[in-house]
Amino acid sequence: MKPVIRHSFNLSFGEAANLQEKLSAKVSTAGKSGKIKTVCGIDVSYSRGTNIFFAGAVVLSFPDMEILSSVTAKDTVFFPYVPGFLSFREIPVIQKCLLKLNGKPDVIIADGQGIAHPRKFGLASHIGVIYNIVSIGCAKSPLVGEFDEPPAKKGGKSPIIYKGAKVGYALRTKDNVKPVFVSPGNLISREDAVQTALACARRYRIPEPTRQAHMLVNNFRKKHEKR
DNA sequence: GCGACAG
DNA sequence: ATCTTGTCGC
Repeated sequence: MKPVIRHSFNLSFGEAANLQEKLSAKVSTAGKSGKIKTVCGIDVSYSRGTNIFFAGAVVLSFPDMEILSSVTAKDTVFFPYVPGFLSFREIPVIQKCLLKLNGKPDVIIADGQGIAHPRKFGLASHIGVIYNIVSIGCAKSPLVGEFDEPPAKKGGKSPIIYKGAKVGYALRTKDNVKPVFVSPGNLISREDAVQTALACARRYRIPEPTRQAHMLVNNFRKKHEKR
C-alpha cells in the first residue's frame, strides 16, 4: 500500500503546523463509507532510551474481527514527542510498515486522534489523507475539547466539543472502564466513526484492530531486542 | 506567565 | 510510549 501524497517529515514545528493546516483542508467527514469488510489497526512501539521505532499493522475482517494478515517494520526516529505533532514522529515508520501490506483495507484505525486536534489533523487524519483512505482515530486519552462523562455501560457515549464544534465522542467500549476518544480521521462521519469503533470492541477496552496491532508490535520489538 | 498536553 | 509485581475488582 503506497501513499497518494508524499511530503517531508523532517520539518520544524512551524513548518509542520503549516502543513497540518494545509492538509486538514483535504479531510472529509461527510461521507458514508460504504460496506466495511476489512479494518486495519496500526500501532507503534519503542524502548525507553532509544530512537528505534517499531510499527505493526493487523488487518481483520469486519465485523467478525478475524485476523487476516499482519506486517511490521522498524525505523529510526528523531522527531520528538510534542502533543499536537505525534504524526511527524510516528508516520515514517508506519509508512515503511504499510508498504509491506498487500492490498488496501477498507478502514484504518490508529492509536491517536483524528480531527479532535488543535488543527483538526491528528495522526489518524494524517494517515487518512496521505493514503486517501477511510480512517478513524481511537485514543486512550483526550487531547483537546470538553466532554461529559459518558454512560457507564458499553456503548455509552458523549460528544467531544472543541471550539464550539463536535469533533468526536468519548466512547465506553466496555462496562465500567475509562472511555476511549473516537474522532473521524478521514472520509467518515463522526457517527460512523464511533459506531465502527464500537463494533470493533469485543471484551477489552481497546478495539480489536489496535489491540492486536499493539500486541503484534510489542512482540516484534521484544524479539528484536533479544539479539 | 500558567496550565494542558494523543503516544 | 516505556519502566514494573502484585493486587483489587468484575
